[in-house]
Amino acid sequence: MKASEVSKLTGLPISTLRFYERKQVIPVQFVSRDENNYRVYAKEVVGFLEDVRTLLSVGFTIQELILLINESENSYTEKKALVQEKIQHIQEQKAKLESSKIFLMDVLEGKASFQTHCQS
Amino acid sequence: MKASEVSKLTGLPISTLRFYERKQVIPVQFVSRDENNYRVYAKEVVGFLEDVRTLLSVGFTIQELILLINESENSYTEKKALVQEKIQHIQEQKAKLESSKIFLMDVLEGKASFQTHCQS
DNA sequence: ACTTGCTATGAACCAAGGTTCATAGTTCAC
DNA sequence: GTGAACTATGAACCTTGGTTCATAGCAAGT
Repeated sequence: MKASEVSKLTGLPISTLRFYERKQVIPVQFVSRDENNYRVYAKEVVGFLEDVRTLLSVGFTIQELILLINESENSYTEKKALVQEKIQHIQEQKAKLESSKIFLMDVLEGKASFQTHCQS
Repeated sequence: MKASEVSKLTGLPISTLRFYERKQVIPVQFVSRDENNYRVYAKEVVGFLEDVRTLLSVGFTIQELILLINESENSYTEKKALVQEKIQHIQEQKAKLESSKIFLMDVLEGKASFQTHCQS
């Protein structure tokens, strides 16, 4: 697959694909080069990039992703700890989202703190 | 309450309190000035800032918060729509987090896509 | 009264996550 | 075989969400 196809399938601009590659978010085995130096992407990169997108959108940083993605960087034990920590983080985020939802619903009902203040 | 107290109670640096005020994230009725031009915060600002923190941490932007917070900016109907849209967004984020969690667990088990690729 | 600490301000600075630009080689359709 | 479209590169640029700096006015204990 060439860049434009990956871009179409993932919805990510080509510039972002290159940016991620530069940042080493995309594992090297997913990108090689053809005889014209054009990038050739493995088909698996699409699903991978969807995961990257999700994780970034829920508050993970690129640096955190790299730690999870890079094989050599950490030992299995370290990585396991990291992933568990992240899963923990996700649980916390979910709890926060739940309370945010309640907060927003209160806003809607005119019950939230900054609303009550106005009614005085 | 003075700035330092709000800072202690919320964990936000004073610089951030001023930044939020400048950005109009903090409703004007929560901050006034004393005879020395020192800021005087209403006690409700603490809970409010905790909500702000939560919403920012789960992917809301300051601009989005302002739209929700500012009374005059939108009509009730518009605001209601906005809040419902945001609640919808939260549901999507929760779903994403759930799938991210599964993804991370797969990583842990050695089943995730970029792992399977390595084993070949 | 004097030192230490809190407050104020605007402007400069910073890191993250991308995007745009200038330039140049490739290739596909016609 | 020529133009429109795709690819490559490094460097510059941009936005968001803050933080730091230089300077100065209050304050509170001793």
